[in-house]
Formats: sequence, C-alpha cells, structure tokens
Amino acid sequence: MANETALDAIGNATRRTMLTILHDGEHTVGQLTDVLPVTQSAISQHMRVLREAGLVNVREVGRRRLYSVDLGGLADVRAWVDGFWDDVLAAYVSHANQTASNPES
Amino acid sequence: MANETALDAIGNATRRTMLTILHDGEHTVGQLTDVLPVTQSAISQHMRVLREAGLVNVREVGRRRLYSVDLGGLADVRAWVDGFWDDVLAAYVSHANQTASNPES
DNA sequence: CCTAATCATTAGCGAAATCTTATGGATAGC
DNA sequence: GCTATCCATAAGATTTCGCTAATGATTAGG
Repeated sequence: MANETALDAIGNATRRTMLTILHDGEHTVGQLTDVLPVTQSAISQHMRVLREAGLVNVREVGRRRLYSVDLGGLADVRAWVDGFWDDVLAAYVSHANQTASNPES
Repeated sequence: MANETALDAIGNATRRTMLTILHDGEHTVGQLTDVLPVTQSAISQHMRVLREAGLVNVREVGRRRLYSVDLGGLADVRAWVDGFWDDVLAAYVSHANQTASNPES
C-alpha cells in the first residue's frame, strides 16, 4: 500500500515548510537555516527524514548540498490520498443507491 | 494555505488505519476497538484529532456514535498535495526551459 | 429503578520525536 | 598549509505524542 513513510514525513510543520521553500527549485541547507527558526543541525536532520521518505533529492556541489523536491515520494502521498478518496466516494455512492432502493435509516 | 491540521492528523499510522476502516461507511468506536490493538480510550482520542482536522463526521444514535469519513478534510490534504505537485512541476519545466536556452550546470 | 453498555475525558507514564550544542570531515580560498 | 565555510552526525536535553487506567456522563433494557 504505497510508501507510508512519506505520509509520516509530511506530518510535521517544519518539514512541510522546508518542502514549500524547495518547491521552486534547489536550495542549500544554509539557505534554509537562514530562513527557518531552527539550527543548521535540525535542518540536516529533517533533510535526512525527507530523503529517506523519497521526498527530496540531493546534489553535491563542492562543500554544499543542493536539495530539491523528489516527485517520487510525493507520488506516494498522492497515491494514498487519491486512492482513499476514490474508495470513499465509491462507498458513498454505493450506500446511496442501496438506501434509495431500500429506504431505512 | 488550506488546513494543515489534516496533514498532521494523517501523519500517524493508527489514525490512517482508522480512516481505512471507515472508508466503506460508518463505524462505531466499539467496532474499531475490537479490530485495533489499542484501548477504547485511545480510539476516542484519535477520533477527536480526526474530528478537529475535519477528517471524520460523527452521528449520534442512542448511546453510540457513528463515525464516517469527511471528504472536507480529505480535500484539504488533496489540495495541499496537488497544489504542491503542480508548483514543483511548473518550476521544473521553467528551469528546464531556462537551462536549455542558457546551458550551464 | 437498576444494571449494563457505550463513549468521552482526565491524569499520568513511557517512548519517541524534535531541538541544541558540540564535534568532525570535506572543500574553498588565500 | 591554514583558516573559514558548509554540512552531517553524535550526544544529550526537552518537549510532544500515544497509550493505559480510571472515572463520569448518557442511554438501553430488563
């Protein structure tokens, strides 16, 4: 049932903010540290979680690491949500039909 | 930017399982307690989180409460993920075009 | 009424998550 | 080489989270 690690990873406000910052392209750890109210260490640790969840990619350039959004992990999240959405809708419609032909609360 | 409470709420495996059980219609707290390896108290507490996140609805019938999936909260999650996805794709394409007309790593 | 059933809520505890500080490794630049 | 920069990692403190146990409120049923 997809990779639920990604769902756990985005279940944190700081990491979501990080992803939002990354949404327009590559950024270094230092750039995120300048913007966010946590230390560089915290950023690196969050990046590891995002990386292991397949939500970000790293590209090493000299002594800095450029992080960017990985659509792979995001696809896992989408798959879960969309699949769930469809199932609920289907059940809802099925129930509506059933109660229409057999009215009772 | 939508309701991020829902994203926090689904960032937990037990709550995701609960939602999965609810996906085909209404269920009582007792029914979930029978299936899941936690106490009734834990179920009720998770339900509160899901309710406050707009992910479930409650319907009181006698002394029991029937919970069902609320598509509203789920729409928030979808909006966040889909919007994010589109932005990333747009930035990716934009960057691709830019580097194509001005080649440099 | 009296009891059982159903669920919410509170209090408290252990575990896990998040953060900071400290340190080390690697690269850049002089 | 030497130093500064950039980042990861380790260690430890603190906060948050998820859970259980206990209790109370409400309703159903004899």
